[in-house]
Amino acid sequence: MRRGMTKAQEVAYDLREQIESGQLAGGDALPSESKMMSQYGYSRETIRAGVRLLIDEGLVVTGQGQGKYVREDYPPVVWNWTTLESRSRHATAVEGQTAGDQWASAIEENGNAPRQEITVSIVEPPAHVRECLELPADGLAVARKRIRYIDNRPYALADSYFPQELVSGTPLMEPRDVSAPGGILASVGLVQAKYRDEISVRMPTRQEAELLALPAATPIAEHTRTGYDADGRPLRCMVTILPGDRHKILYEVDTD
Amino acid sequence: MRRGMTKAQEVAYDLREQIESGQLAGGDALPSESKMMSQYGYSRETIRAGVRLLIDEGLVVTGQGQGKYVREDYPPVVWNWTTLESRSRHATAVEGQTAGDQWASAIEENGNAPRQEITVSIVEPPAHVRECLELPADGLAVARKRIRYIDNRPYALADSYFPQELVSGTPLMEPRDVSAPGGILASVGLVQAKYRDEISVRMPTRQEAELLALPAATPIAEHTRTGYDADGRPLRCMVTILPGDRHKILYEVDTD
DNA sequence: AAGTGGTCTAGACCACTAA
DNA sequence: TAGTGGTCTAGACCACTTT
Repeated sequence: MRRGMTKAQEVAYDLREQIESGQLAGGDALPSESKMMSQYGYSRETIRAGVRLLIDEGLVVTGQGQGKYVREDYPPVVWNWTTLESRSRHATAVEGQTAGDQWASAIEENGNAPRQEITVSIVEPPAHVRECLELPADGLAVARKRIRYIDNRPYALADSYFPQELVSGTPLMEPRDVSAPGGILASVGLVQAKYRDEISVRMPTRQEAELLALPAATPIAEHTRTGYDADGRPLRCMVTILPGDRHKILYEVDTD
Repeated sequence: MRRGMTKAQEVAYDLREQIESGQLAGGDALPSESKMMSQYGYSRETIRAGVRLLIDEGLVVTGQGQGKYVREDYPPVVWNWTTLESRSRHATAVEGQTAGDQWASAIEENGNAPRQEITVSIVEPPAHVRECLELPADGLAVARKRIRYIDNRPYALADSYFPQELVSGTPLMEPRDVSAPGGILASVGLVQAKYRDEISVRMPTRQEAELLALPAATPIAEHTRTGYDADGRPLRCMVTILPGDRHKILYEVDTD
């Protein structure tokens, strides 16, 4: 046994080496537990503890039915938050079809099939959103909650919140994609002059993991964009949950 | 036993409820394993498996010496990437003391004690950095690797890479803080006209976890900023590893 | 039917820390 | 010294999938 390592750590160390060296490539099956038990002469739970270390590092996923596999991620979707806001201002209108919103059309341009499940409701927003929108303690918000799929795989949760008085009675209250030149806010006569993005990184909640079908040890970025009008009044707050294994966030900025 | 739950999940469910309801607050100790064994009548490994589910969710940390505790995070350091680049242009010079770099002075303004360990070396950069700097396959880079501490707790890893020919023989090659109006690039006569930020989210490598003293289930953001001159030539690539439990990333953008 | 992993038990020994 | 958790074992039973 290696110096200063438990037996489980030794198993993890050996497997990690094989993975990092490419000897075990992404998608390959790990040796079975019984194989490793006889190879090392360790008990089953010890072998399992070793493999669990790699699962917690995100290097190994456990196939539903049987077998454990070296984790293999699809190339991440690049999410350009800089151009997302401005792209629609320059876009030519799409004729003869429902173009969907900015996200959906960006995905379509890439040759993939976007889909969103949208539910609209009037809610007491979560504390963080309430702060962003500068709502009073009893202020209500219109929430548009979406689950975004690409090629029928879940990719992100995107919940938009609007101060109720700004949007009641507008198309924003309908649970459908909203496509409009200038973006969803422009469609109800609001102009966004500034935005503020906040990104934090954490493990998903149980619910988020379930909705997004996340493998073990998949962290998420919580991206909150608050949009303001020219007077600095908050118009919208969008909270997006981006799984780390399928997203890359991009900003492009010209230094003035 | 609850329907559709294993015993371990039941234990996790109960504890999670107590944590989310505030009945168990941040920093509180969980009941001991033996207490829960007699409370539930389950074996020790089963109880431990239940608690492990919460550890993997990032809700529970296992105290160094003994005891398990509800996770309690310090308020995150807000990292404003928009102003970090421009702040130094407007900053008044600090007289009579070594001001450190932009990061250090931002932390000091907040009343905390920054510290960095810097090592400078000439390296073959990692593939991702090579791409960002548009270096040929055998191109070398000057690497400034820093470990950043606040009040003697590690906060981030920040590795900057410069194309070798741009900086050889400049103060950038010395392993010291570089403080200059206009930023570190200006100090060697380079002007950054544009930058491009890439953020991805993942679990830390073993090494990162060790350098940053990360608790279990602490994901990180890998932030890569590439700076370009007015002709679009890459000047610098900075890779920052930001632990999710102590950072929040901020961007503030005026829609043009 | 054979092989996989998932769950669970009842022990054991150890290192550490607090009283 | 008593109590904590960390590691490890040798079983067992189960659900699932592949052949």
